[in-house]
Amino acid sequence: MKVSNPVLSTFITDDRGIDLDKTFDCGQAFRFEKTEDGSFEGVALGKYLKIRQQDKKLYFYHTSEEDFNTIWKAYFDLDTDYDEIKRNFECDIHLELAADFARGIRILKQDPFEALISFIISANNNIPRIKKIINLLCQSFGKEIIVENKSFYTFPTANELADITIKDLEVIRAGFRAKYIIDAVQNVYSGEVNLDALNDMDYIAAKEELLKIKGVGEKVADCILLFGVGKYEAFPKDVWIKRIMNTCYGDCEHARFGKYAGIAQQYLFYYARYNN
DNA sequence: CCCCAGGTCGTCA
DNA sequence: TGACGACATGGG
Repeated sequence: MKVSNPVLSTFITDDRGIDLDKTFDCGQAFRFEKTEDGSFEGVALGKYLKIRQQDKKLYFYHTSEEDFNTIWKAYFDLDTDYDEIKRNFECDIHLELAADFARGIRILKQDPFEALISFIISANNNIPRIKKIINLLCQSFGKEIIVENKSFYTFPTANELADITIKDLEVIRAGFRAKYIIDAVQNVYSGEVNLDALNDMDYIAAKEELLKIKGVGEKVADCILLFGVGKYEAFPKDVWIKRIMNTCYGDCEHARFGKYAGIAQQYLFYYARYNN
């Protein structure tokens, strides 16, 4: 199945302080790859995008101003003032250090279903293999987009995955996570879990909803809420964060980070991974 | 053949 | 509740 190549034009805008390298390299998204010329390309929200950062500007290739306004501006969270948020973190010495180090990272607002499946796959797994499995999933069940003679694939929707079986999933080599993917697809497809409704629910209720799905625990639910729903208060506690919280704060109390705890988490995570 | 990887599940006290 | 092993797979 193929979809046509989108309008070929370049859109340029102010970078608003984003750091593209850090944003794509901090483990929140798995489907953009850096190319030889230093740009990133990939597929998100059903659309192909090539993007490059230079001289405080963002260059969007193979897209249109309309797509920028309706899709990419929100995806890259460009209307949020991260320096303003960062000021909330100055009271904490560890966090202030991490925030400076990780400055420019933005929380991508990804497709909720893609986040759901991706972070189910992330459980007890390493990032290179997470990417490999997700790519296989997209190649096997997504729609092909051809750009400059290269093939890219959309992330399959719950609808497109509705009929797959454990057997069908063997090709993606997801291991014990395959059954969780099936359960997630069924829950979303049947409407038992309504991902689109999460945005309007409060954090607690939204999390409870996600925890209905097998393979979704505390940490994965928080990743989905942070990266797929835009709930900044979600605070995923992975092994890196637990390590930091234990050494710097005594226990896992993160309430002190407030309603932007998730952004603090991302700074700490990036900082921890690169200084260890 | 060992250990580990952005955890979660099922089980047993 | 809280601890603990199992879990698929691939890389080091």
